[in-house]
Amino acid sequence: MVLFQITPGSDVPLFRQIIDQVRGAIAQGRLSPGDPLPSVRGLAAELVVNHNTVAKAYSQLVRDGVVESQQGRGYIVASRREIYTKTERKRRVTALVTPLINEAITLGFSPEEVLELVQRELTKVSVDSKG
Amino acid sequence: MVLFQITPGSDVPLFRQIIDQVRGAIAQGRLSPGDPLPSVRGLAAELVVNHNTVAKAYSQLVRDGVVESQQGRGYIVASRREIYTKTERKRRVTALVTPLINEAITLGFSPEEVLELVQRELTKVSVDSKG
Amino acid sequence: MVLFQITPGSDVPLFRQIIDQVRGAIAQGRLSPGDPLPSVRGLAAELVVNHNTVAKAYSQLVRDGVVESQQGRGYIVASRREIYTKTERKRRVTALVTPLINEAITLGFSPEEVLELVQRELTKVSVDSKG
Amino acid sequence: MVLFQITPGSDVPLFRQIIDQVRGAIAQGRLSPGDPLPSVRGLAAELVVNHNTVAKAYSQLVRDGVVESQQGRGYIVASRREIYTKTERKRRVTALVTPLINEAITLGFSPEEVLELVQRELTKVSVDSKG
DNA sequence: GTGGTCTAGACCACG
DNA sequence: GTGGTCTAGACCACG
Repeated sequence: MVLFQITPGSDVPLFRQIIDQVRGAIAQGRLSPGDPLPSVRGLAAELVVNHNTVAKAYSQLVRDGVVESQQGRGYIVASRREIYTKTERKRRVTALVTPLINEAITLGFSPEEVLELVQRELTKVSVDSKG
Repeated sequence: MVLFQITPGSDVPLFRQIIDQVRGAIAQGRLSPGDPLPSVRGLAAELVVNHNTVAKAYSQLVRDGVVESQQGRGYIVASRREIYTKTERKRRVTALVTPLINEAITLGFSPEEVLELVQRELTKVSVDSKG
Repeated sequence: MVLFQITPGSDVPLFRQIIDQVRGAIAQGRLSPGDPLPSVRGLAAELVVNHNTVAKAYSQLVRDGVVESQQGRGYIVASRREIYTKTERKRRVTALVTPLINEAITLGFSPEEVLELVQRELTKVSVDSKG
Repeated sequence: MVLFQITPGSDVPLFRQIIDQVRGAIAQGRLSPGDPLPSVRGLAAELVVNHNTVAKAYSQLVRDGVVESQQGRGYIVASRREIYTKTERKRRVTALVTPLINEAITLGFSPEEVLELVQRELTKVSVDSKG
């Protein structure tokens, strides 16, 4: 099974797609705290992207406390620790929720349909990941 | 009351913030079909941005069928009509849902908490704004 | 062979002429899905217009699903997908048909002649470009 | 029966809509050579537009040989006389046909569908108008 | 080297 | 007074 998949044709930057894939893998429980991430160069080769792009993605994940650098021995999934305050975390999520709702409603979806869409996507999430 | 607010320092482009503000005002029923939008130059002055930036935001909203241009008399909120196929509308919304969930879960929120956050934001939506 | 040609003196805006040229090249099969478009700055230099003008044309084509942006690697012709409802697509075409007919008839053309003119132009369309 | 109808909310300028309506009335035989047009001020009042707007439309129609000014006694539909060469008339119509086809084809219509749409609109045209 | 965003400012069209 | 288009030029993001 392939762990990460990117779409080079998308308008989402490659490094952000990689970040998203790592977050997604953790959210879905395919990666757990302590698990090693693919090496920077290995993943770069596999995805056929520049290794700087992978490095950039990993370093942002480190900055956000999602993964940890094991100096010289690669990266692992961080044990969950909250580096952001509750307020900050809520702010970050709300910053994504609001535009989603505004777009959906003005596209003609009803509130119920929006909720349904979110719910359906949430079923893909592993319950274990929230540990 | 101020209708639109933007954050100049944000990584979200100014014109996109304006688009979101307009969509939000409509979704929340603060603006209804037929209501005039602030004039391009007037809003530009108020937000302290270039008029081209406001013009860009407005013209994208026109292309999405959300507002209408009234030659020489400015812009108004369009009456609701669906111009995109169901597939396209779903594609657009899903593109916003997935990263939201990945971010939220890896920040430590449970699926239930995510749903709650979405639900709370949805209560701000006007009943009139939908279909 | 020159791919795109514009008429600077025309009353049709430059960015709209560029849009039409791209659409024409696709309709006639001179550009196929996956083919790269000229770079924004390159085309701007060739047509002796500002790069913003080309960027505006390209971004509207993206919004119409006709071309795609490939981050850092420029634009390509999109594979065909329909994003607009049948109603919207008809509305757009009809908006162009009516004035054409009124102009043609009052210029002295008979309905048959108008049809002939349209038919002749349609022979330039590539069979591959449809459906 | 109302002779002319305009849509103030459209993005087509009012004076151009009036031109189009007059041309349409002639094309459909509701107005014939020698028939008087509504007075500038009368039509302005009826359409609730500035009389300068109507005057501008009429003067462009005069320039194109479609109507004639009867100094002080208003305007009448001109007897058909060709003020443009065959080449020029073809150039004008083709300038409208090409973008129509390019738009239609890249929106996903087949050449046959385009032809059909044009044909359907042409059925509204009176045969007498081509005299 | 690719595109994306933004500003400052001009000039024009419409009404 | 309203918006539409365009240029010149800057600065940044991505790879």
